Amino acid sequence: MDLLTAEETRLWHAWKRASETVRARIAEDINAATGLSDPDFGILTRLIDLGGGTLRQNELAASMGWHRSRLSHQLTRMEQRGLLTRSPAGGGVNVTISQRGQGVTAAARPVHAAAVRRHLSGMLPPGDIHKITAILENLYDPA
Amino acid sequence: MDLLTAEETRLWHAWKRASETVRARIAEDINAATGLSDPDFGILTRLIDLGGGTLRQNELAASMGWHRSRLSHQLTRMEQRGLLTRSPAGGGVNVTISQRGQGVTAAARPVHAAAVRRHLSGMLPPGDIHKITAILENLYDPA
DNA sequence: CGCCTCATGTTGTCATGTCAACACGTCTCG
DNA sequence: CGAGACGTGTTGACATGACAACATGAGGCG
Repeated sequence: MDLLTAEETRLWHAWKRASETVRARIAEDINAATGLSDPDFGILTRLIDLGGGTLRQNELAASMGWHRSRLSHQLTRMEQRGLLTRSPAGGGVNVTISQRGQGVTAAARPVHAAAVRRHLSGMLPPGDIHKITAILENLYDPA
Repeated sequence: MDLLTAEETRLWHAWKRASETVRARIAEDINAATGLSDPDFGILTRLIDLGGGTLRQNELAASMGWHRSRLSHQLTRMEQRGLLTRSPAGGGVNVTISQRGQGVTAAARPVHAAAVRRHLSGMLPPGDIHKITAILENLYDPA
C-alpha cells in the first residue's frame, strides 16, 4: 500500500504530539524552577552521574547521542553562563561542572523527578511501564 | 521519594532518545526524497486535507497546534521557496498551496508512509499498536 | 463619525539544532 | 625526524522554535 491507513495516521499524529508535548511540559517545569533548559540539565546530570563532575567532551557527546558540533555550541553557551568549564586534556577537552552548576543541578533533580512522574510515568498504565520502556529502547536501537 | 528510581530514569532516557531519533529518521527520509522538512510536510498536507488547498492562517495554526509567530516565520520561508502563497482575506490571511507545493507533497506522501512504517509502526509489537496509540493520546490529552 | 478593544499577523531577538569546512593535535610509518 | 591520516573540537551559516513587542484592520459603542 502506498499511503498510511487511518490507524497508522492516528499513531503517527499521536506520536508526534505526545513527543513534543511531554518534552515541552517537563522542560518548562525545570526551567521555571531553576532556569535550566532541557539540554542543560541532561549535560549537567551526566557530568555528575557518569564522570563524578568531569567528562571528556567526546564521552559526553556519545552518552547524549549528539554530534560534536552540537555539543560544542551547547557547551559554549553553558560555559558563558558559568555552569561548567572546559580545559584541554591530551588530545581532547575535559568538561568540568562548576559549583554553580552543581548547586543548580541539585535543585533541579527533584523538580525533574516530579515532572517526569506528572507528565510521563504517572500517565502510563503502571503495569506496562517496563514493557513500554523496552519498546522505546527498541525503537531507537533495535536488538 | 525525591529522585527518580533506576527504572524511571531508564524510561525517561528511552523516551527522550526514541522521540528524537524517530522524528529525525522520518524527517530525513522525506527530506532526502523531496527536499521538504517535517514542518513543511505537515503544513502542506493540512492545506490539502483540511482545506482543499487553502486555509486561513488562523485555522492552520490551530490544526498544527502552533503559535501564530511560529507559523508566520515558517510560511515566510515556504513562500520564498515557492511552496505556497499568502493573500489578505477579510481580517486575516489565506494560505494557498502552489502547484509546485502540490507536486512535491504528492511525491512526499508515499515516502512518508514508508518511513513511518520502517521507523515507527513497523518497530512496534503488531498486536499492541492500538493500545500504544491510546496511551500516547492520553499522554498529551488526558481523558 | 471617532475611539476602543480585540483578533490576527509580523517582526526582532535569542536559544537550539544541523551541516560542512576548517584547525589542531597525536600517531603511524617511511 | 617529517608527511599524512585520523581523531577531536571549533566555527560559520542557516533552519527551526519560543517569546515579547508592535502593526493593522474589523467591530462595537458612544
